[in-house]
Amino acid sequence: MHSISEENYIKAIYHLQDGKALVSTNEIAGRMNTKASSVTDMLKKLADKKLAEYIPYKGARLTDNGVQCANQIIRKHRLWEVFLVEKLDFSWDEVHDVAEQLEHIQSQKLIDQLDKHLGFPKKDPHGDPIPDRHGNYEKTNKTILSKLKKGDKGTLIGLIDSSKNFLKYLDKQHMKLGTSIEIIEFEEFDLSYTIKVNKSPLQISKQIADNLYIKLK
Amino acid sequence: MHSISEENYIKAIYHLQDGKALVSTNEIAGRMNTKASSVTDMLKKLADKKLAEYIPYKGARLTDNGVQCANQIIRKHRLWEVFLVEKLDFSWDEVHDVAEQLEHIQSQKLIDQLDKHLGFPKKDPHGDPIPDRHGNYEKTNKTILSKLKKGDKGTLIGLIDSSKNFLKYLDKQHMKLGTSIEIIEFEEFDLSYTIKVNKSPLQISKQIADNLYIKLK
DNA sequence: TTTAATTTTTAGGCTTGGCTAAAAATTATT
DNA sequence: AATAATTTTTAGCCAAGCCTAAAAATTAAA
Repeated sequence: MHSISEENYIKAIYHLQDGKALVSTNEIAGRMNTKASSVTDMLKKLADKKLAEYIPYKGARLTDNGVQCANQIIRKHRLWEVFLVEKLDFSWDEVHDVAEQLEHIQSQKLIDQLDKHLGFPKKDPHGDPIPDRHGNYEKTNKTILSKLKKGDKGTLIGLIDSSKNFLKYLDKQHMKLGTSIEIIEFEEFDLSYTIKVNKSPLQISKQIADNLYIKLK
Repeated sequence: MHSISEENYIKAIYHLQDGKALVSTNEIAGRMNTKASSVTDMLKKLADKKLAEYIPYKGARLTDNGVQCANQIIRKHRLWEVFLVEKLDFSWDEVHDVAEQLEHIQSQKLIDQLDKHLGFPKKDPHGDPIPDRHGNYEKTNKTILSKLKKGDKGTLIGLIDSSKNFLKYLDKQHMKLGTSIEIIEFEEFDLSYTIKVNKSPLQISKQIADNLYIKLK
């Protein structure tokens, strides 16, 4: 199997990849809080293991094998998040660090049984899809709130940023997955929105609007 | 916190200690499948951290601090075992290796909530006591089966050896924790027993009899 | 297009936790 | 008590992953 460190690099490359042809050394270093030289070392190792293609000075991308591997790690991470929230009463801003540890536990039976125990959930507590044991997951139609126009109505179904502070902000505003939202006003000047949440109006900055996924009604 | 390796050494010393004043380097190496020289290195480190007292050429013992630490690791190990059996339908011979990984996850909230989720169990699936969050656990009156005499009756409440093969043997003989047992015959020659299990007689060797804890009726 | 700035790699080191082989200490045997 | 056997420690080495600093390559700017 792969070391914890290898798994973390695979996950980082996967998340940074998103359409891009190649992910740069620096991008990976930034996301992982390591130095570029450490990344170079690891990229060579992942390339040796056929988990990534690595073009010196250009960057890296995961092979099909690497993507498959990333999906399994993400599957584990998200299933554990569901477990923590559903069974152990964690709040959605507390799950990430623990899931980050649990995702590296090696046992196929463990993860399959956990999936079953949780009722084969399709989404994690932040609205992100959970890959099945073959690495497949449901893609949902979703729009970033900041793409919506006055009068649009929808439901909050996901987040881009899932940082603790952002999640706590949402809790404070009584916003959670499934909350209904309507665009009341858009302010050209600072790109802020006034939206209706739980029947009351709320001002949100562009920064907030850029991080909310809405499913249109 | 302590590294996984440190935790594994602490656990090994704890299990080997059992009354003895000092545990030898070789004993630890044997239990951990490492070399004596590696053990020496780690004993120095644990002594530096005040987790063990180490007397060169003599052996080591855990400090109160080290014992407390061992209890917390064991607590985690045994709670995870209960989880795997009760919630994820693992059999008692499948839990050890996975619990061995899970016991190193660091999160106080995780383990306290898991404990609650499981209903604060007092025993793991092999009948071993689970320390509470302060490191205290119930000591039960128990007798090794090979100390019993003809006519004695009791209940199987624990095992000394919890190896996969032994557990599978017990499954085959339909013996599990809580099973009623009666001594029917003792054979001086090979020290074997005939016992009544689930109303039918069963021959067990000294080796088996030495590994079963019975609570007398 | 030549220089400057940035990015990436290389070279060399460090720590953790292993190892082997030799030396030292302890224990057992004669 | 002296020697032999065993146990333990020391010394030196290795791999994984990380680091810094310097060199090389790439990209941007003048």
